[in-house]
Amino acid sequence: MTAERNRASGRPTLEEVALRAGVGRGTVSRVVNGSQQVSARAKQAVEDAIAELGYVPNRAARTLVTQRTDSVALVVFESGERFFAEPFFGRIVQAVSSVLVARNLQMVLMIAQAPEERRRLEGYLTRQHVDGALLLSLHGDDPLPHLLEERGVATVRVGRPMYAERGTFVDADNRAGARDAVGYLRSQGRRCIAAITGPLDMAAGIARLDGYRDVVGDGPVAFGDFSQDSGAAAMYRLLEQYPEVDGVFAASDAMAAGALRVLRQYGRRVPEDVALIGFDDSAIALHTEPPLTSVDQPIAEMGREMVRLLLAKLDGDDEGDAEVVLPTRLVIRESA
Amino acid sequence: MTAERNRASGRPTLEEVALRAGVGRGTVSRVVNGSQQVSARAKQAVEDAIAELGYVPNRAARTLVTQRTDSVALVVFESGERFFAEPFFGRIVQAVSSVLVARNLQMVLMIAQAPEERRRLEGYLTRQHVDGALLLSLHGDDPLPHLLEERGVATVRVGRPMYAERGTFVDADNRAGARDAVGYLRSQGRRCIAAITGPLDMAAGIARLDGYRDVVGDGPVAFGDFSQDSGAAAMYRLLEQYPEVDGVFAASDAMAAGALRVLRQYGRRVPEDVALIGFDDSAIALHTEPPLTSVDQPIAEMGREMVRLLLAKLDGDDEGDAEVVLPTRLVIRESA
DNA sequence: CATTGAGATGGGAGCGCTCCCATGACACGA
DNA sequence: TCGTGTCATGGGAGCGCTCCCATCTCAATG
Repeated sequence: MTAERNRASGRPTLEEVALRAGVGRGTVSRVVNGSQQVSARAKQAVEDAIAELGYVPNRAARTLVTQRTDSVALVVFESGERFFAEPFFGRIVQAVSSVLVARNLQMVLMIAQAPEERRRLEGYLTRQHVDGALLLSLHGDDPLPHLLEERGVATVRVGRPMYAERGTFVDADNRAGARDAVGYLRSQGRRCIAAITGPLDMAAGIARLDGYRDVVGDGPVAFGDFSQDSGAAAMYRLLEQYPEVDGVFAASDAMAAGALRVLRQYGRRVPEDVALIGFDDSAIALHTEPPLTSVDQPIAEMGREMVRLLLAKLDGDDEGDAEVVLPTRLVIRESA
Repeated sequence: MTAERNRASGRPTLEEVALRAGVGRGTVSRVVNGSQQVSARAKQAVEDAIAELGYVPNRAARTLVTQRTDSVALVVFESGERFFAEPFFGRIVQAVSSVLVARNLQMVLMIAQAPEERRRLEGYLTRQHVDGALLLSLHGDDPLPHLLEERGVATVRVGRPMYAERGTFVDADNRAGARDAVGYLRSQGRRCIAAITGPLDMAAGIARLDGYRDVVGDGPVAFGDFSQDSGAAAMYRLLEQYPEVDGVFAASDAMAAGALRVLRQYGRRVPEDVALIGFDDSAIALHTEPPLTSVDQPIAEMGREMVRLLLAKLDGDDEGDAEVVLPTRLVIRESA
């Protein structure tokens, strides 16, 4: 039965390649998938046929039988607005995406925070659609990673799980980074050093606050949520309560930028009157006036590590719950 | 490791639903796909069975037979850095993605500018992988839309094709928007109004310059590329050449923000000495000091329109080459 | 009561692929 | 010479779905 008539797509199939190469379907499949069990001659013939016909394997057919989708979700638990406003995400996405592309895996980007989006997302994240998921910006004690693992979807997250949960993760050493920054402020002779924190339902927010406390103990603290506006509001509160403040550690560059605006409004010079340090070493840090001293996270490397760990899980090289914590680096500019 | 490939997913199949509902496979398929040719009783039974079993259709199987992937590419011809830096893209992505999600279509985001990424992208964009593509930020006379249409991949772009090419597109009325902005500057009594243009290999860049020229004719112009830095550089050049400038129309908010920085450096007060208007009405416009007067593009609506046009094409409601041009709106704040 | 037609229904065929088993070819040692 | 083991190979089976056609049901008509 030569099924050569009703091919709507016009693309050549495995079968046609086999015919052309004068071998069987199995052999072509073996060549395409890089099996060793093929004679050099057959391999050559198949490769020629593939080149001549311009054959590309049909992904749907392959997925149907292997139950593998060759695609990976990148899930961000933030509003779309926030996702695009915070440089951290952009950099992670780029890093992850470039590794994924190189491995011929498709990246499905999902941004979801609202309850209804969240529900849709949970419905979508099955073996049916993705092999694994990279989880960004998890809040609190989110049960999703657990749920996914139970469903057979491999997960890797950014940030150490907050409670007793387990799970593979990649993180920057936020606590040490914060410690370095605050230590630097102190070494520059600052006496009253305040912190503007990130959200405390996130591991990164807590760790950066811990790092601050490691150095100055119970100093003045105002709470933010990583966003620029929250940084401005926090700075405002700090100035009201602690007018003597002469050093500020903000847990994100965006918040530092917000703080900077408020400081200027209040006539405080940076760094003369108040020294200011941000976190992330993002583009924002370069574009403020003055440019921000900031803690650099190795974001590209974090992205690469995440994918590496995920692929290891997918390949079944089960290392259990792997943890990778990468060092940060203080980048000194003019704001402190 | 157990190699229990078959039925690893554990998910119910069409066949099982049919069994449960006491009907045939065909009937279940009809219900799932919303066919009218089903009796109310059968429909009810099938729906119950689906609910009980938690059945979800297998996408790969469906794709295999229908040759439809139910996924749509959103392609951005910019560097990743630029993509995340410019608010326009974020807003479009959100709009497009929400419509797509509602229609149960998957969005594949592709950011590609480098030649090698470009090549990979061309290889990927086939009927094999996507049903259609939304094209953003096309430069010059890019042949890609043509190529894709030939391959049977439907396309809709943002921005009027630049040369004789045809193609379905959605656009804001950039020229009128620019005209309004510059007209407003003039109506405020500004005498020497300059323009900072976008890239002139893009339709939007040209149209905004045209709108400027409609009002002031052959006034002072400096060229940018929509980015903040290019705006700063352009402003710098303008001040050198035309120190008497008292109004500036920048073709993007990012460039306006850059210009603002330079104006401040040069001791020019905004808006007292120089009135400044941006374009996009993005978040940037709100966060500068003073907030920017800016031209609002109906981005969400553009996103929605793009998807609508694409779906119409996919459904074969061939309207030929549809064009949708949406009005802009001048949002007056403090910078002018 | 027979006939007709419209609509509902079941299920075979087949989408393109991978998995796996039976087969064949060949070399080597007894 | 005949096993015996090794390895390349072909092709059947089947993944879960849609398409389509043959069949069935039943009310309305002559």
